[in-house]
Amino acid sequence: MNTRVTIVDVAARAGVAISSVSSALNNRPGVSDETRRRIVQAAQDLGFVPSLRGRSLSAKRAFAVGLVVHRDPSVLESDPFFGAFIGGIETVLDPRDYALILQMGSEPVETLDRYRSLAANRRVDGVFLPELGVDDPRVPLVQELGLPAVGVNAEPDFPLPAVRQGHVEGVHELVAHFAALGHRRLALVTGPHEFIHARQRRVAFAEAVALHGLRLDDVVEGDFTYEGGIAAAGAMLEGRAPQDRPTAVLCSNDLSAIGFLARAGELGLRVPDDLSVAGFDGIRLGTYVRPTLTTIGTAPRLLGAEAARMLLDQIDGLTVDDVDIEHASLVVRGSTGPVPSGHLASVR
Amino acid sequence: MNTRVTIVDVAARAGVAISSVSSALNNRPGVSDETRRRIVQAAQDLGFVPSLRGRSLSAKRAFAVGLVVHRDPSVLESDPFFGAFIGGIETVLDPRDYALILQMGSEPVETLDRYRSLAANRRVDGVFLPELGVDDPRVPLVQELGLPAVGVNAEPDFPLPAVRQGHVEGVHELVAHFAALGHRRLALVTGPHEFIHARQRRVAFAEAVALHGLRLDDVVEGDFTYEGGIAAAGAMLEGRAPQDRPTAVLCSNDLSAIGFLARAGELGLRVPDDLSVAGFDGIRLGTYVRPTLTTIGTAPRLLGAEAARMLLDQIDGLTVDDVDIEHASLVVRGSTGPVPSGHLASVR
DNA sequence: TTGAAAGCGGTACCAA
DNA sequence: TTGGTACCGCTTTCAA
Repeated sequence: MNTRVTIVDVAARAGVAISSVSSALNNRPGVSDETRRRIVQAAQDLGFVPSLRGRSLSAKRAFAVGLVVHRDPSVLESDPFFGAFIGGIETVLDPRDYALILQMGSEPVETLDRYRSLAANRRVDGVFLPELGVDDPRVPLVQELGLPAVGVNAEPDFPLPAVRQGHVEGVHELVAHFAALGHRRLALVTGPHEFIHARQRRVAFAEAVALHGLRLDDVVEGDFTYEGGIAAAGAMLEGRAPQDRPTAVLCSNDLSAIGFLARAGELGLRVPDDLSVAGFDGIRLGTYVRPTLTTIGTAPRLLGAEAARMLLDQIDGLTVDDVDIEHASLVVRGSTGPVPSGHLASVR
Repeated sequence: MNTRVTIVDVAARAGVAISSVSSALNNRPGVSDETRRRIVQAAQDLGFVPSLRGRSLSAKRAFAVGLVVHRDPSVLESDPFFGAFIGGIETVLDPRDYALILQMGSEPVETLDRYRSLAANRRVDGVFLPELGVDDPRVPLVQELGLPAVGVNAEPDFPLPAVRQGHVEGVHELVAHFAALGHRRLALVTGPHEFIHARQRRVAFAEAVALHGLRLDDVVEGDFTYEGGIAAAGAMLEGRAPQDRPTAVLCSNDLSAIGFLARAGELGLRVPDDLSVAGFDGIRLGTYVRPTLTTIGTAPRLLGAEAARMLLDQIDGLTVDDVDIEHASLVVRGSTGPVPSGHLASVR
C-alpha cells in the first residue's frame, strides 16, 4: 500500500509495453481491442490511477486553473458572488479532471504578483479574471505571459475571451417597474468607478431613466459594501424634506441596498411606503431582510460554469467565442411599491 | 519568450552542472561560495523560476493542499466561515510556496470521493477537515490513505492533529451575562446534532446554565441557517404567553440568530426589551442587523492560519502538537438586555 | 567541491 | 499493432 501503482506495473501485469498502456488508457488508436481489454483489466485489478505529476511534466500541463480574489480579505466573507461563482466553476472542472487553485490577494499589486507567480512556475494552465476594472492591469499581464484567461462581465471590446451577463435589460425592467408605480424622481448608489460592472450599471440606469422621461435626482458613489449603503443613504436622505428626496433608489448591489434599507429605516423612512429601494445581484440575504429586497437577479453560478468551460476549451487549443448568458432580470419583492401620494401631486 | 528557462540553461550560463545549480538554489551545502554566487547570478540573469512540475515529480510532492467544502452548494455563499478560514490558510501557504486547491461537494458521499481522488492522483499533500461530524467518515479515510490532515475544532480524543478554539469560556461568559441581566429562563437553538461543534456548543450551554442555577427552558434543533433560525423562533415563541417564554436565547450560530431575530420581530417581540438573543461566530452581518447581535466571537482566520501551519509542518515530517487558539469570547452588542420586568417578579 | 547519471511517472515518436 | 526509448525538469545519490 505504501508504493503506488505505476504505469510500469500495469504494463508488466498486462504483458505489454508502457507505451501501449498509455495509448490504451487514453483511448488513443493503435491498440488492438484485445490488448486494450487486457490493459484496462490489469489497470483495474491494480487500482491504477495515473499520477498527475508524471502527466503534468510530460504533457506540459498543470491540470489546474487559478482564481485570484482580490480586494479586502473579507471579500469571500461578505460577498456571495464568489461562492456561487466558484460553485459553477467546479461543476465544469471536476468532470474534466481539472482543479481550482484559489488565491487571495488583499491589494491589487499583490494580486498581480499572484498571477505572475502562478504563471511563472506553471502551477495553472489558465486563470479567471473576475471583477474587471477599467484598464485592468491583469489583461496586459496575462497577454504578456501567454496565459489563457477568461474575462467575466467584460466590456464589448475586451481583448480576451469573455463571458457576460447582460445588465441593461434588467435595469430597464426595474426602471419600467418604478415608472409604472408612479415614481418620477429616481436616484442611484453606484459602486466604485474603477470597476467595469459598476460603470455598466450606472450607464444602463441613466439611459433607462432618460428613456422613460424620468429624473435622475441623485447619484452617490458607494463601494459595494453594507457600510457603503449606509453612508449613501445618509448622504442621500438625511435632513432632506420629503419633496426633495428621490422616491425610488437603485443600489448597485444587494449588499449596499441592504445597508441603505437599514439606514433609511433609522432615519424614520418606511420602505416601500415612503421610499422604494432596489438592489442588484439577487443574493439570498435579500430575501432575509424585511422588507424583502427587490433586485435584479444575476446568475454567478452560471457565469462561473460558462467561464470555466471557455477557459478549458481555450487551454485545449480550441477557439472560443464569447458567451452571453441569459440577461439579469428584475425580481420584484417587498422593497418597492407605489410612489408616496404626496409625490404624485408634486410631479409636473 | 516561448521556451521557458530551465535548470539546464542556468547551469550552462554559470558553467556548472545542473546538480550544483539545484544544490545552490536550494541552499544546500556542498557548493563553494564562489560557485553559488555565479549560479545565483546566472539564475537571476535568466529569470529562472524552477518548474513546479519537475520539482513535484522528483520530490514526490504536490506543493498543494486541499480543502473540500461540503453541504449545500450555497455554503460559501451564506456561511462566512469559509471565506475567513481560507484567508487564514492563504497567509501561511503563500510564503511557503504552497497553493490551496478548493473543491466543493454537495453531498457527503461526493465529498468523500473528492478526498479520495485528491489522494489517488496525488494532487495534494494534505487536507483540511473542517466542520467535523460525529464519527466523521473522512477521518478513517485519510488514515487509510495515509494522507496528512488537520482537524478543525475536533473533539479531545481526535486521532489526528487538530486545531481548536475553546467554546466553553465564551458560552460561560454569555450565560454569566444573562444571569447578571436578571434572566432566569434560557433557551437554546442548536445546530444539527451530527456536527461536533453543534454538540460542543449545546453541552457548554447546558453546563453553564446549570452552573448558574438557571433554567434551560427549551432546546430546539436548528440547522445553522437563517431559515432554521426563523423556524426555531416560531417553534419557541409563537402562541406562547410571555410567562411561558424564555427571556434569553442563544442560537448556535449568528446566521440562525439573525433569522431568529427577524421572526421574533414579526411576532411582535421587541429585542432586547422583551427578549434577549445571542449568536455564535461573530460574523460581520451581526453588526449590520438592528439590533446589532450580541455574540460569541470566533476567529476563523486564525483557525485557518494555524491549521495550515500544522498541515505543512506535518507534510514536512515534523511532529505537530495540537493547538488551542485563544478561546472564543463574548461580544456584547445590542440584542441582549435586562430581563423584562414582569419576569423579575415571577422568579422564585 | 563538482559533475555525471539515475530516477520520478508519464507521453509520444519511431522502428520493428 | 506493438515495443523501445528519448524526453519533460527537477532532485539526489555517487564518483571523480
